[in-house]
Amino acid sequence: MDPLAQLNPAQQEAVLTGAGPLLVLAGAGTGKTRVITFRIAELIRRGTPADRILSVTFTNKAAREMHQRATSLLGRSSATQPVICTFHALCVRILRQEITALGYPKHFSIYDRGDQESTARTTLREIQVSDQTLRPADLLHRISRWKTAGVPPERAADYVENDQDFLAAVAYRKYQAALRSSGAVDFDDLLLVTRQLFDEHPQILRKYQRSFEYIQIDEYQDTNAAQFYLISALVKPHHNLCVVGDDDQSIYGWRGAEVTHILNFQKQFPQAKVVRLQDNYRCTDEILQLANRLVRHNRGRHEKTLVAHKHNGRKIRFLEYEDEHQEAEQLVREIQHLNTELNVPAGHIAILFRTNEQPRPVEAQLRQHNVRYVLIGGQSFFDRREIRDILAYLKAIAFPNDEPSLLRIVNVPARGIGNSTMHKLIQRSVASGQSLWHAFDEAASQRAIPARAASSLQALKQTLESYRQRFRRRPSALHATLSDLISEIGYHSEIEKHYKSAEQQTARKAMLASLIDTVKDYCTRAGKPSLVTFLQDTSLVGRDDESDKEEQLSENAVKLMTLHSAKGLEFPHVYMIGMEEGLLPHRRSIIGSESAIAEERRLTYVGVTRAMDQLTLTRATGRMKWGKRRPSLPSRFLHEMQHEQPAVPAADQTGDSQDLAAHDG
DNA sequence: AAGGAGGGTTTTTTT
DNA sequence: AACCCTCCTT
Repeated sequence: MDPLAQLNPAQQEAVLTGAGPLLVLAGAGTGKTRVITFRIAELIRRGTPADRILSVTFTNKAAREMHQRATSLLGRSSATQPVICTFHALCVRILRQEITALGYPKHFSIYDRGDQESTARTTLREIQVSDQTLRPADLLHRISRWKTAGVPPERAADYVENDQDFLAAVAYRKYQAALRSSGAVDFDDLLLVTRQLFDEHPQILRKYQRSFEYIQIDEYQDTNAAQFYLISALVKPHHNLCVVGDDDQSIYGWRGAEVTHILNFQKQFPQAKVVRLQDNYRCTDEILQLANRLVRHNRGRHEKTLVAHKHNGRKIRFLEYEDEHQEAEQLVREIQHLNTELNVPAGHIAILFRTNEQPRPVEAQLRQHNVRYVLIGGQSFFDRREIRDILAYLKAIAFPNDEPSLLRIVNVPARGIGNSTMHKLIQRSVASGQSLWHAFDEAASQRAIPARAASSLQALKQTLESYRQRFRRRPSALHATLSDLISEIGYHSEIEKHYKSAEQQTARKAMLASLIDTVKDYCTRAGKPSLVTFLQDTSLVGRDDESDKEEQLSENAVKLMTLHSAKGLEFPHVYMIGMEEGLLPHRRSIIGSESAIAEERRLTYVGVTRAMDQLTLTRATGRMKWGKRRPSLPSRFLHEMQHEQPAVPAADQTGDSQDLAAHDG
């Protein structure tokens, strides 16, 4: 049987379109992942080598899933694998090969959020800005905006609007210099450095242009300027670019995503073919109507008419409770009922929320009632103190210039190296433009630091150096070396000192054991394991690495996640909790512009359209905030989705698409 | 330098 | 309520 027969005409059209630019406007639940995977298979069937097809997804999870689907569709027939990854992973893939062309060390480290914050803090201290005037997080936010918009440190001063911006512009320069001198890149740099590589080395760009014959991008509405630039460069010779997205689901404006890319695709590629997927197979008619009524309140969007294929669904419910505890209690009671009385598997249920503090009371209830659940994202494995400490050791070993990691571990466990010593060394290192270790050698020979601290630092330096060798010598047994390292630095006693209860201690030690397991897994899986590669992969995949384990484990567990991480998923039963002003829309968006509210509205739209059969929206009339109970009002979106939109002047309806570009995250 | 007490602040969303 | 930072004592 022809597998294409499973698809509707619009889907088939998208799949069968060959060369040239293609825009697929895919509403929620219209099977876009399916279309992309079928397209990959079709291109291969027509003779394109699999590894010449690049598909970019938005999350690692989506990449994994798409990869699975594609390989099951292809069967054993193909010798090579299609390339399916995120933008960031694509850049790392390229930079691992080419970064030395830009004068970076071959083994560059990738700064995660913690490293970024630590560098930001040092930077601010250096230019003597207290972190009350400009908090590290605010600085990083501004830097990220500049970076994604393609503004280099030298030019940031031109984009200054207030005092904080001014300070940030100064700090940006220092921050970038610090990264540069440690041979490190942050997340945004991965894209920018790749862009720089393409700009300055046309022959490298040509190489990658040739290596990818077809490029597909999922969630195109969420691409930022840097990603857009990379893709434009890569497809220049052939324009074999297929983008798939939905402007109504653009929820990353705050991170530099620009809807204009999807809205202007036809301007950029006038010969582009456009296919609309409007048959929704996911939601019931009722749910879809609710979603449509809501999103129609936004201006300047592509009007779409999603057609539901499921009818006579369950009634949508709007529930109200006294506070978040009531909300959680009733929610869990109902889940138990669904579970035990109605035989609904736990895995069919999702609880969605706006902020990461919201699931706390729900988690407590779920645990109390022994309901299996997984919290997706949020505080997890790689955020644990022990894990971060040990990873910092590994990074300090793999990347001798990685300052944030060194600063983190230098006195953990305590070994007599105090703040004043480190301050002195940092100052010296900044003044001389040399690394911290270099500053230490100098200071030690001048006897400028206390003898005890000096000898401890010397010992640490030797330990790190010797493990650097050991890791290098036995790349296939990284886990064994890691285990040695943990005992050598005495981390177990550090845990015993820190946590009093035996329960805590075993739990924390178990963390270490599972980190060793993770490394072991990596060693067996990776073709050519190395500490550097492990660390680079880890910082990319980060917290969602656990999902391998979790995925099997969670087959049948209630899923808790933010609205943002719910994008692209679907569940038979969806609960959206905390439908209140201040939470959804979030208070920060209410202070902001109209476009910020519009993004919150799209976020709500995303949430509503996750539901296949049963949708429940709950709210509390009051909520604890900073230790006090505060009353909260129903979300404006609840009203909007239940009532037809009052007549809107025609001008508003057609609103210039530029409106949407004016996000200000 | 280490550890503990007290005070002030905070979380929007993430690759 | 929880966390982080700073200051204070040892």
